[in-house]
Amino acid sequence: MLDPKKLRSELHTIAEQLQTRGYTLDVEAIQTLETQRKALQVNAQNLQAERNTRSKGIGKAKAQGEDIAPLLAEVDALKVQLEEAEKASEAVQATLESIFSGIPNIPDKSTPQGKGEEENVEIKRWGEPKSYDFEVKDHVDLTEARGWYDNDAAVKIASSRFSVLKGPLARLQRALTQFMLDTHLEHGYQEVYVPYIVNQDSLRGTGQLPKFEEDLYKLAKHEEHDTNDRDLYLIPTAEVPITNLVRDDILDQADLPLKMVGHTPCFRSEAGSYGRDTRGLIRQHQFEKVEMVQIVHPEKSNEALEELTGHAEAILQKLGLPYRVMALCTGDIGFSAAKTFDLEVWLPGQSAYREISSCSNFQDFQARRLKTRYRSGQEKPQLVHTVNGSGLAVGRTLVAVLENYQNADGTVTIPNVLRPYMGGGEII
RNA sequence: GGAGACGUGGCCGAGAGGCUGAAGGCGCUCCCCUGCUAAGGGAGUAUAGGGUUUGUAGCUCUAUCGAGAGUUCGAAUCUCUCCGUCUCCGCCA
Repeated sequence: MLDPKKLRSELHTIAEQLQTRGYTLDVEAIQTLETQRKALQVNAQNLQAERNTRSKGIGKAKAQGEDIAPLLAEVDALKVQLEEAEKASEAVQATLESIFSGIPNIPDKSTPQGKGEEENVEIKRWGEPKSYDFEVKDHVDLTEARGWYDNDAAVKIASSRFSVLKGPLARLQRALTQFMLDTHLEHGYQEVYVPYIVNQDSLRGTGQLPKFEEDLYKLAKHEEHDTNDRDLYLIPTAEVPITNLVRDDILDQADLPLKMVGHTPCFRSEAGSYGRDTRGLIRQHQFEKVEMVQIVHPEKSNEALEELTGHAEAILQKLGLPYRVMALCTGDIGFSAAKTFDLEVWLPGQSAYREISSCSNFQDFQARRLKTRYRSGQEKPQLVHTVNGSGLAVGRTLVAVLENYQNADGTVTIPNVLRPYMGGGEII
């Protein structure tokens, strides 16, 4: 969420900035509501103040044994008035709140301008896509014939867009996960294990709610449970539980930056992507991901983003996978992000670079919702900045390793760094 | 799952309808005192929102005692719902 104070005082500037990402802010509607809010809120607070002083008066009068009946009668009328005023004030504030929470983050100055995906800027390329003297297969062809990838089984036990991995393939995925986590420990992250199911407050904190509920898997409630029971959701990314570790916290400035890494499955309904990437492991309802999160001082967030992106790149480099770094343009960055780098890995099976990591600086957009602040000494608490990124999407990395390291005979060479995790095996 | 107890500021802990944004203690900050150390004395020490304002300064109002709703002129205090913690029993990786 954006700063409401800033929204009020710099409404037109913000509207312009948001326009760069293709979001049109209804300036007039907000101004009208703001005027109302101000009047109603002041009115309600004045009545509250009145009520408070009078009630205290009654208390004193009573303590001195005076007759309080006339005082009570006086306050009686006030009560109705106050209730109406509070209701009106709360209603406008709720309306504004719901508008505000639907407004995306303002792009960072360094985010390139552009309308959509096509205008993202390639800022770096690492590694050369290998040329093969045989016809390359994609990851499905490489693994299905050997009985390691079983889409039919996944459909049978769940539905489409799930997968069953077996044997060396399953192990390779685990090896990748371990390798990534171990590497990020060397990068100075603290490993965390977190719930895969989260409540609404957590999803609001990181910005998935209220706007993107359809992307999430929501858990059905038990009928016998009360309707007030909290709604729970499967996590779409470890970003949610990990970042929410610091929700409502006031951190000591000396403890910043906080660097955490965790591995979780991720669950996405993939609503609205019915025809896309239906083959293989690229787009699944359930996939493994290693996620890095940094909680940083506001002046250091862009620096932290560079560093964290570098940590994600390190994985690709150690695996020897060719990739490029894209700076997403204003029209393509996510709702909560101010700046995003995507890492795209080369997939020989598709002859294309495909997203394998997304690293973003959210500045104080998430922190405001999370109420995550830091304090130095006796100073007032300030909002932190949050930065996170995949390091990496394990399923897609698995695809990349299979396709880039395939041999003419259909076997796959294991990258050096993974061999310790594969019992020393060099080839599968 | 059953029975009971409980949830107050950074921490401990009082408070049981009004004078309580909250006693007291610990911790922390600043000042004083003091050969050093230890001890002692004094002051301060929640967060958020609004109004005023060029201002994150000052002044002022409001809200917050796990969360929400209710009763009341007035709620930390009474009622209800939820969340959580602890103890005993049951079950379980």
